[in-house]
Amino acid sequence: MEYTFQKMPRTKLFDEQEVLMKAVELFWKKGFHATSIQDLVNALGINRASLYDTFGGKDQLFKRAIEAYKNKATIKLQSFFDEADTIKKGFKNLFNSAIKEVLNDTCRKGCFIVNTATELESEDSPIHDLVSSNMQSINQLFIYKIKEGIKAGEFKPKQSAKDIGTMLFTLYNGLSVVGKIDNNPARLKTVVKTSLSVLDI
Amino acid sequence: MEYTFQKMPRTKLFDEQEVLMKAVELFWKKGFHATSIQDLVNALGINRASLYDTFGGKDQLFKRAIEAYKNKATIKLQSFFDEADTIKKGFKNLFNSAIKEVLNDTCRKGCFIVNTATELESEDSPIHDLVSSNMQSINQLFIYKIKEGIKAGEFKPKQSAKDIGTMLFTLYNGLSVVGKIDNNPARLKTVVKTSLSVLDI
DNA sequence: CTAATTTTGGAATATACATTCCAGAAAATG
DNA sequence: CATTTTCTGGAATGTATATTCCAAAATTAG
Repeated sequence: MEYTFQKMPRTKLFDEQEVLMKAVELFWKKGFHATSIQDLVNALGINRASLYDTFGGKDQLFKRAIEAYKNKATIKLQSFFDEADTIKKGFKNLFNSAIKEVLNDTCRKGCFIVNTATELESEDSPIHDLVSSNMQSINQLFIYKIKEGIKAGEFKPKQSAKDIGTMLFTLYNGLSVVGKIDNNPARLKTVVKTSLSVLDI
Repeated sequence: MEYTFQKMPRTKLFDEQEVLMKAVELFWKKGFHATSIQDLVNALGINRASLYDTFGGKDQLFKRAIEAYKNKATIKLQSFFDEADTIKKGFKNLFNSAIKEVLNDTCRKGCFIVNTATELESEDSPIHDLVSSNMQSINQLFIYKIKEGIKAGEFKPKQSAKDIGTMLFTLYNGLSVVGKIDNNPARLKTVVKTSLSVLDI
């Protein structure tokens, strides 16, 4: 509100972003169809009316939840490479963090994007573009990082950067699925080790 | 019916297995929560009452659908190795078939087990054991085949058969996810090629 | 044909669901 | 305190849902 013609109203009591992250958690844990508005009302800590006023409805709230998750995940993803002194270590940290996350979490949520892709994805789905573009950009990031590593002379793989990057991306998605079932941390960690061995000269 | 004390009744008009496979298709395409009894009645071609009489209800029908899929998939999986003269070719055929299936299918169903794992899997889920045991046995099959290949002198990987097998299994799951979004057959095929390169001496 | 049993269509039931709406309480400004 | 607006709880609405039930039609053996 820029102008105040009249007396000022009551201000919003809840932090929209904070509430949105609670929605992310719930949708992530239960999926779209299994999450009811009542579930959301209970979990978000705001009133049903506020939910509709602020977010519009279940579909729109879900879309915003996906976007919020995507933004948070992208920043985190980048940080693994920024904090590592080599590309390979960056991938290692990224993958190990993904494993740690999926294993430490008691409800085994996996990856929100992967869950959404398998639950809702189809050509005519309203969230197709959202999920698709998200996955494409992560894939591109993987490829870009491999290229960086090759340029820096860190590794000289037999396959192209595109092929290696896409393979690691596919594996990254596989980890989210396997991690939901397999609670053996050691096994998942060796998967990462084995995969990254393709980078060794 | 072994004995007939009285006049024989009307016999079942539909093939239970045939109807079950239709249920597999629908659950596979839409997932558990998004499939309603009405959807099933429409798709299976049998009456609502017959559905309940024969299969018990939605939950039990879903379990039987998973089992039916699992049996069919396991047989198919084995056949790829039986029909190939080397283990590596067996994996190649298996992976390429998975890609072909996911790409040829207009509705992009992916893998029924993977979809179920991401939609319903949690410790307390009634289908946990069903999904979990299914994935473990496929993982074990992968490991066993790698061992066979090593014994036959087909390849001498630096990592253990267990590690390689589990990595390929993880990748296999990843393909089901990526295939739902990515409609570039060439890209998926190079993923397979790149992955199997870890088997090269 | 008659008896036995399944299938069928649809009614009936009860529950869950998404969404809208309203009146009163709460908060903040003037 | 008065006004404005948001929040709250819950009622209200209409639709979708899973499941049960029944009576009539269909089928098959004797």
